[in-house]
Amino acid sequence: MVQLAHHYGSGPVSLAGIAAEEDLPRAYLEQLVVNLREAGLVVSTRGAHGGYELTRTPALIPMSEVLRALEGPIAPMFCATDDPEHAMTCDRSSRCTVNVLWVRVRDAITATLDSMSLADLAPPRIGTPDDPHGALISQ
Amino acid sequence: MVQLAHHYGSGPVSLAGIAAEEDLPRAYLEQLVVNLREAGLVVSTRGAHGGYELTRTPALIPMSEVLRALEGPIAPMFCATDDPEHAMTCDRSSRCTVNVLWVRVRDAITATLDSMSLADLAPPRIGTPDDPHGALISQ
DNA sequence: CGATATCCGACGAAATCACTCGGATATCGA
DNA sequence: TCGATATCCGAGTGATTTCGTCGGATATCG
Repeated sequence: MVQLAHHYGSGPVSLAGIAAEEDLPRAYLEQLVVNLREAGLVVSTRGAHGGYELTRTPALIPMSEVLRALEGPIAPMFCATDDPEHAMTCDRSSRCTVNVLWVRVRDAITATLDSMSLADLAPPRIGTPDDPHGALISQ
Repeated sequence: MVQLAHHYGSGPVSLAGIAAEEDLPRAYLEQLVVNLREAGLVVSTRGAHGGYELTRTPALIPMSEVLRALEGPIAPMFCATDDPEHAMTCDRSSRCTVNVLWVRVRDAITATLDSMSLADLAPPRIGTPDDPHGALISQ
């Protein structure tokens, strides 16, 4: 995502290119990007000179959204999940007093994740003054 | 630890008792308590009528300490660990811009964990007015 | 002495993580 | 039209971690 942010506005970037830049296996990135696409963070164009690009400018992509796409709902414990759809209450919930702790931890995590955007992690590269979004500053 | 907090001040509690109250295997608790003892949160007395008890009143036991004892250093990522001893810097650290995010997440977690004590999770049981620590309120 | 405990080390099943592999499908440039 | 370049898709794998189990040694109390 940091790589995609760097190339934002310059057309699609292939996974092969990102794999080379980040020294990660291309086949693995392929798997990850499925989730990003389904989350609407990324669009793909198939065929030669295809690849992926962000659907929004990096400053408008909170890291909470990226993490949820890649790692699932934010939940330090299964009984304190972010996602109301998959909310779980364990069989211990009646006597359990620890849940409040996990909820507070979760809220602290989501708050910091909400407070940072992809732009915060993708500093404008020096030597590329043609980047139209390098000057964007989030929050 | 919540169970030990409940019984704080009334002598040692056996793992068999806690296992019954929490519906957890005793042999498993045995394994966990080793770490608590090594962290100095708990002392043991061997033999009949032995067991474990907290070394401090629950209000003076921050949950950060409990979690560190049970789960190791607080680190949402291996490159953002709590423990200066085991600080790791990955081979990607030169180009990696994501580390700051994990550090902020970690700090948010430790802050909330520091702000809660064991007493916050072990509400005084009603019907036990002889509990000398029921009135203690942390933070 | 025997019941009740903690101590200790090793072992095991299941889930998750970080991948790999093989191939089908779409698109572009020549 | 053809071939190179990409994404798409489903299945499988090896290492590690998590949540336990098991067997037995040691200490203490009544």
